[in-house]
Amino acid sequence: MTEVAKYVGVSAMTVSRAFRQDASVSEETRKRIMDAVDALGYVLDQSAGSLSSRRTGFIAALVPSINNSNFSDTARGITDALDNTGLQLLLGYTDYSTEREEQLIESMLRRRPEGIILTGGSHTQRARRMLENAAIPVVETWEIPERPINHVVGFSNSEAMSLLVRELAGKGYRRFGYIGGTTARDTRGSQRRSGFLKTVEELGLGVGRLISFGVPPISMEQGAQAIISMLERWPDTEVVLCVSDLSAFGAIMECRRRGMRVPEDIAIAGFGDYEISSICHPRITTINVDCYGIGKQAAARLLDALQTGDAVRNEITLTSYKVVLREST
Amino acid sequence: MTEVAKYVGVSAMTVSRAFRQDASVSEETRKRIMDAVDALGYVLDQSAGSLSSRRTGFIAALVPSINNSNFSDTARGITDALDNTGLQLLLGYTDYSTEREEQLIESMLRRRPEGIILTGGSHTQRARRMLENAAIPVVETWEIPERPINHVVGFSNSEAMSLLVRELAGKGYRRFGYIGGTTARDTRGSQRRSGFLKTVEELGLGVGRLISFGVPPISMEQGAQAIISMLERWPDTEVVLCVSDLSAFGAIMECRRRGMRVPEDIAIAGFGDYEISSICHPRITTINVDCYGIGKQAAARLLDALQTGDAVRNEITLTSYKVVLREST
DNA sequence: CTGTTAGCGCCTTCAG
DNA sequence: CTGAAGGCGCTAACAG
Repeated sequence: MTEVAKYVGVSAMTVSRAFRQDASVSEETRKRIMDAVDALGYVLDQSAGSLSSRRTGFIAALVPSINNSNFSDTARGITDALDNTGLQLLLGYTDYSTEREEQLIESMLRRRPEGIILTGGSHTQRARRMLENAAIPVVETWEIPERPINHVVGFSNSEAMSLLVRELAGKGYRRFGYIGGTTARDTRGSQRRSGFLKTVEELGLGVGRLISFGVPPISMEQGAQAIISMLERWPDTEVVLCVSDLSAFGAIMECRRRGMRVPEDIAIAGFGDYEISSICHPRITTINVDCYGIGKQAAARLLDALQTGDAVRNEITLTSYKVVLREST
Repeated sequence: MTEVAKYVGVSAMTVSRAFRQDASVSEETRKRIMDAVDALGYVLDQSAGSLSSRRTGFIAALVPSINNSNFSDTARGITDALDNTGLQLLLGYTDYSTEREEQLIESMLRRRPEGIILTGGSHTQRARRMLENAAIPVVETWEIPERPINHVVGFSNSEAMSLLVRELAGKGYRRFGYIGGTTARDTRGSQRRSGFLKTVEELGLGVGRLISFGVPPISMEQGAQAIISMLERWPDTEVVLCVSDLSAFGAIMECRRRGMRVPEDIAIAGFGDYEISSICHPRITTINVDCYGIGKQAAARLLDALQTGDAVRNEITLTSYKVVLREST
């Protein structure tokens, strides 16, 4: 920057000001400076700037998996909301592990983000402590934690699944099955499962039939495997709900490959309303979740908090979800 | 940090050293420092550190779209390769726009990344200049640019598509169609298309039948729309190649919905070997690309360059691809 | 509108 | 193995 300043014959401070839109620099000086910047190929050093201004311009966000389009939609919602705010997203994926989340939180906090967006409400003790110490707004997303850290933007996975069960029971289905991953690591999956079990029981439909198939991230292939187990163990199952559309898709394709008709021989539903579910044949009944909106609103809550100096704490923003009945049930 | 130093009764410098594994600090002192760090909930400020050490610990990577599993696999390859190197990924998505890429490159360079990974070889003039000025290793991926900036990790999209055409011609198909997006923004798509056209002509199969359907990112839905146009315009088409598996999937599902048999009535193939293609029914013929490996190797090239002080320049690393023949053709 | 001074929090370098 | 001095490149705060 000193170089640019010398080149133009002004002080470094004036060059610094020329880069800020709100700063008072005469148009002529700014033009001369910008020409010099161009000629010298100078690029502002933000790490030095943020040390001085105490504003890094970073927002950190952690998602379980970047290969899952639900979460990448949320990430896109965040980046879109951050557009033109001068804030940049520092993205990490936890791989559904709270230990990895803890590590990531630490390495993120070293960059001094101005706010942080997390997925879910399960964190290690140390992660919680670090977040509290950081004294930055925190937004937990995608579920309603029992003990929120700060802001929450999400919905009840359990109630959403419950709603789907009720809708399908209303269509006359009675023998319900559920396909999901091992729940220890995936709290949202576990909430969906408990919503399923509770509602099946409440409706007097007997005991829900459960097939678990390994740790998240859940794949289409695992859905295919799981439906095989389901049919072996409980051949008279009428409808199977899956923890996500991806496993539902795998299950449906496997059924068709075996010559079964969906939904005539077995009905199958998913969760998440991935693009695939509205395209594949048969189209998949699912719960539409506002993934993009979760990201957008989480970022908006963060921006609010940054502007107001975090006056509004512990606000819970509920995002919408709805049952989408399609051909697969 | 001063606070921790006071708390323990050592100098700030010793605290700083305690954080580095290679630094010489007595085990006892380090333990006392780390206990204090824990008690005070202190987290190292890396932005200050990097200003001083001239090492930010950032690697920047730009991908066209984060919602596309091919590219998110590449991103995962990069993060995995960066694991335990102390380097952190700064990820951005260009939305297939070189203008947006230019903006992103600038905002990334302000963070002083130690290296940068790009997708493709098309960049604005100014982007190229900024990259050259930055004097950091650059890796272009996913294709073989005509005029590489520095390192390249990719493959010829044109030759890969050509290979697929030859394989299918070998199976007896003659009337070839192609479904892709408008090519202006997507250079890989455009290379695939030209590989298709060239090869169909070389094999004496007449003129390839082209349907274009809007700007990337290409969706499953667009694939479904495109196959309708294809069948209206050239009803006797025998086999349709698609710019990606996603559009191929949409096309196949649309055909099945219309009661057409795939591949008996029409054969359809994709590109990219997304998970969906090995799961859906019928399974989709495609080109398997080593997406994850592209990311992993790109990061490896960068790490090499950083270690050797960038001795090896302009190295081209070819990544593998292979035709995967499945039920859809 | 522009310049000067000081310092952000850490690490490099040099001493001890 | 530990400490002290100085500075990384920028911007806040104040002055003019």
